Amino acid sequence: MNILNKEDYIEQVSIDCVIFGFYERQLRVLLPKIKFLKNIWTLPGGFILQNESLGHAALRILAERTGIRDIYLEQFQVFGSLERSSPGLMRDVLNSHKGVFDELGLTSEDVKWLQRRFISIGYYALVDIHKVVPEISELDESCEWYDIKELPPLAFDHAEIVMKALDSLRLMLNHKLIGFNLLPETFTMKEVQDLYETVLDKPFRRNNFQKMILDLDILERMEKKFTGAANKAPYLYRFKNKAIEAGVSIN
Amino acid sequence: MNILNKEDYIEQVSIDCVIFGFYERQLRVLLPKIKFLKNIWTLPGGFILQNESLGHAALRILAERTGIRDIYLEQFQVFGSLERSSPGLMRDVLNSHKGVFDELGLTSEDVKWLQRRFISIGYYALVDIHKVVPEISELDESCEWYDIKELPPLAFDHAEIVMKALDSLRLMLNHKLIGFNLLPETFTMKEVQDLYETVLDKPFRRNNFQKMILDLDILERMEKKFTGAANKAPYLYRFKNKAIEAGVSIN
DNA sequence: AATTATTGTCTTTTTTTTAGACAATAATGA
DNA sequence: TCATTATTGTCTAAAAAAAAGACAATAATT
Repeated sequence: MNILNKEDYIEQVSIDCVIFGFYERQLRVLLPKIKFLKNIWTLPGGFILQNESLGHAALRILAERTGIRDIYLEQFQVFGSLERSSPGLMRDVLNSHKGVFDELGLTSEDVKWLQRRFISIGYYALVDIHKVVPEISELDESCEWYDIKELPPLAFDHAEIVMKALDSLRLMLNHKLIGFNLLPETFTMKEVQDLYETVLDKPFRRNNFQKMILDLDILERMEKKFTGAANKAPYLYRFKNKAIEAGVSIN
Repeated sequence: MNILNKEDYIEQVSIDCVIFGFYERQLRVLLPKIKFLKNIWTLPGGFILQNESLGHAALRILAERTGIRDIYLEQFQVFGSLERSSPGLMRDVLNSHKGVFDELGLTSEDVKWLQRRFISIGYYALVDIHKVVPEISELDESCEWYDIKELPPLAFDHAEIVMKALDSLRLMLNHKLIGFNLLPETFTMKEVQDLYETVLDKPFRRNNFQKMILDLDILERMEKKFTGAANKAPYLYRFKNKAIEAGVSIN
C-alpha cells in the first residue's frame, strides 16, 4: 500500500488547518496525533490535488483527518520562510523517531518528496465543539481538543501558525459575526459574552455587552433555559441567519 | 538564452503583485506590459526560488519587473481556484498571440511548465508615486500607472486580484497607519484627507478629519507650504516614524 | 416567606463623534 | 492701501455612542 500518491499533488505546497472550538470558557484547538511520533503533535494538514481548488483541498483535508464537514473555514496566511522547512528540521523531527517512515508505509522516494521545502497555506476553522465527533484517521492515534493556552508540543512552525490564526480570528471577530460559528444552535447571552471575553481576552460589562449584541439585531429569543440553579433563568437565543457566514469561497 | 530557469523555482506557484500609488486624487496601479502581448496587461508576477523566502521572492519580483525597492509589502490572499489556471485560459491568451513563445525565447518545455495549473500568492505594495521611477524590464515594453477605476484589459483573474487587494487595503487602512506609505515625505493635511477619501471612497469633514489625524500623534508639523494660491498657506506635515510600517516580515 | 445568585432592562454619566462657527492668512486687484 | 477671495486651523455646541450605575424580576433554596 502506498500512502502518498505524490503524482496527484502539487509539489512543495501544503495546507495546514487550525480548528477552533469553544467550551467552558476555553478556546480550544483540535489536534490529531500522528502515530509513531512520540510527544509531538502536528496541525491537521495535507496537500492539494491537481484537480481541486484550494478551498476544496482544505475541506477535504479537514474531513480526512478529523471527520469534520460543513464548517466555517477561512484562509488567513501563507507561511513560506526558508527556516520553516529547512531540510534539517524535518529530518530532526522524523529521524529522532526511527522507523516512522517504514511504519507509515513511506518509500524513500516519498521521504525525499516530503523533505523538500514546503510552502504552507494556513486556514482556520470554527466549529461547534458539541456537534463535532472527531474521527481518528488511519494516520493518527488520537484526535483531541486542547486549550490554546496549554497546547502540547507542536512540530515545525505549527505553534506560530496557531498564534497567527488566533490573531486573524481576533481581528475578524470585530468585523464579521463569525464568532457564532463556535456556539451551539441555541445559547444564553452569558455564553456569547464568555466567548467574546475568551477570544479577545478582555472583559465586558454584562449590561452593555447584552445591549451591544441585541442591537445588532441578529439574534432571535427563544424560551427560557431552566438550569436548576437558584436564580432567574436566562433566555436562550438563536442566530437568525444560519451560521457559517462566509464559508470557503471555493477558490 | 534561456529566459526561464524552471529547475530553480517551486513548481505551480506564482506571486502576483498589485502596486498601489496615489496621485491627483486617484488610486493608481503600476502595470508593466509584456512585449508581444497586444492589448493585454498582466500584474507584475514571477516565481519563487527554491532558496528564497516568500517575502524575499515578492521583493525580488517587484524589483525585477518595476525597479522598485524598499517598499511596504503585504501578503493578502492566495488564489487557487481551478478556473484561474485552466489549461484553456493560458492557451487562449497566448495562442491568440502567435509567436509570443518564440519571441520570448521559451522552449516547448517552458510552455508546458507555464501551462500547468498555478496557485498564486497575492501581495500588494504601497509606494510614493513621486519617488518611484519605474524601470522597464527586458520582458516588458512599458510600465505605467493606471487609475484603478480605468484599468486596461487584464489577463487571467488579475482584475479580481486587484479588487481583492483593494478590499484588503481598505480594511487595513482602518487598523494600521499604512496609508502614509502612499504619500511623499511631507504633505499637507488636505493630501492626507484626499488619500483617505479616495481609498475608502467616502467623504470626511475637514475639521473633524484634521482632529482625528492629529490626535493620533503620529505627525510632525513642518514649515508652511506657499503654493502661490490666494489663500492661507497650509502647513506641511511629516510622519514621525519612518514609513514602511510593517514591510515584509521576510517569511 | 425570606434569602441568594443571576438576569433583563432602565437611567445617568461620561466620552466620542459630528456639526457649526469663525478668525487667520496668502494672494489678488480695485 | 485695503477690501475681496479661497482656504486653513481651531474652537465651541450639539448629537450620538459608550460606559457606568442602579434596580426590579425570578428560579431555586432554606
